[in-house]
Amino acid sequence: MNIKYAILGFLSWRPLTGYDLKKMFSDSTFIYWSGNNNQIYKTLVQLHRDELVTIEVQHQEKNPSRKIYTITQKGLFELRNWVLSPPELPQYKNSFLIKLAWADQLEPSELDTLLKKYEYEVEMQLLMSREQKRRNRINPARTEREAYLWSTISDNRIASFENELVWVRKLQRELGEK
Amino acid sequence: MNIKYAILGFLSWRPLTGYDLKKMFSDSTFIYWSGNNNQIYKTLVQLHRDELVTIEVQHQEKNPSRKIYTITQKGLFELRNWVLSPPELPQYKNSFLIKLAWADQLEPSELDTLLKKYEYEVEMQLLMSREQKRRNRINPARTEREAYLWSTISDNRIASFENELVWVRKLQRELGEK
DNA sequence: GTTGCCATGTAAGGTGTTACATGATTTA
DNA sequence: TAAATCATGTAACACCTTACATGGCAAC
Repeated sequence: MNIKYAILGFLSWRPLTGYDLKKMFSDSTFIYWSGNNNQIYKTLVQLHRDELVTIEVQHQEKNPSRKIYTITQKGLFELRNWVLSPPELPQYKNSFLIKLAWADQLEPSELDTLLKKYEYEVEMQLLMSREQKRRNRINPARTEREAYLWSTISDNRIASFENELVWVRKLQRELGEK
Repeated sequence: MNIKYAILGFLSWRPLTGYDLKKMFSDSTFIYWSGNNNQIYKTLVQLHRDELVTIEVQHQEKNPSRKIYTITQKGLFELRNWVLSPPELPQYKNSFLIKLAWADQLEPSELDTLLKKYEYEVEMQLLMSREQKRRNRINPARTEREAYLWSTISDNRIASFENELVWVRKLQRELGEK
């Protein structure tokens, strides 16, 4: 359950509302997220139940009331423990590979078109990732080391897409030679 | 729903039972799979309902009856259409990146330990991927092109882990320099 | 005698996505 | 006048994992 810790992480910077968190998730690239708030509000209820956050309700005149969530000592402790817990391996889910596995039924031109489409999609994502790093919308940078860590997280995404691009181009080249 | 098409793909080679499919999934690296059969049997029921496969029950003396699934023309058509449908981007889910994002609270030695553990895990996966490619347990190779495609699928996994390893080693080196 | 193979499945729960619902204010 | 912003949430469903359940036979 990663969203739980991502929320605790953001709250470790400062108190936030569900709506704030929603924006932070959509602004951050490294947290894969559908764009919906369902999970956020649900998780916040759960975090409150587990006493990892406190809630303060702030009434407003012009806008709906806001629920401001603040992380507790227990929450900070839980976050730290999670960060120190054994790292898991990345999950590379790529349905394109499954397509390729049964792509020998295609004509050479059809396969070529498929590969070109994939190459294009990956290229676009790479450009987007680079642009997002440049814009650098969310960056805590409370210390030099933290700024460096966040920069490296962006680099990881960029490197993954670059790697994928190299792979698909090699595939195209080698298929062309046959 | 990838498992559906992976099943159709395997059935496009030859008729198989749920149990056969289970083994093929656990032998194949490129289809991320929990190791459980729940989804397989469920999906087979669905495929039969949609007339993409037919069932033949074979009674046996010494072992339980087997349900042999054969792909239909409709199933082959569905598979081909899916292969030709627009490719999706890979999903890089990596909870380690989320840990890193809030790792500035750690002591240098704690962070170093964390990175070393991650490096080790990735290294092991890389070795396993290479070994699995070498063993080459499932390989249709009905044509030279198909053999090449399957080889490339293995390479994709290997390249991803190599790429991750380069990334984490650079991170360690640069943190050490600070 | 325990493990693994053959072969089928069910139950429950976690995780994530899509879509729906409300309603005032501000901006283009 | 349409859209975006602020701000909360619910309902339904899709997908995936963990664990449970049965039972004979063969191999070590």
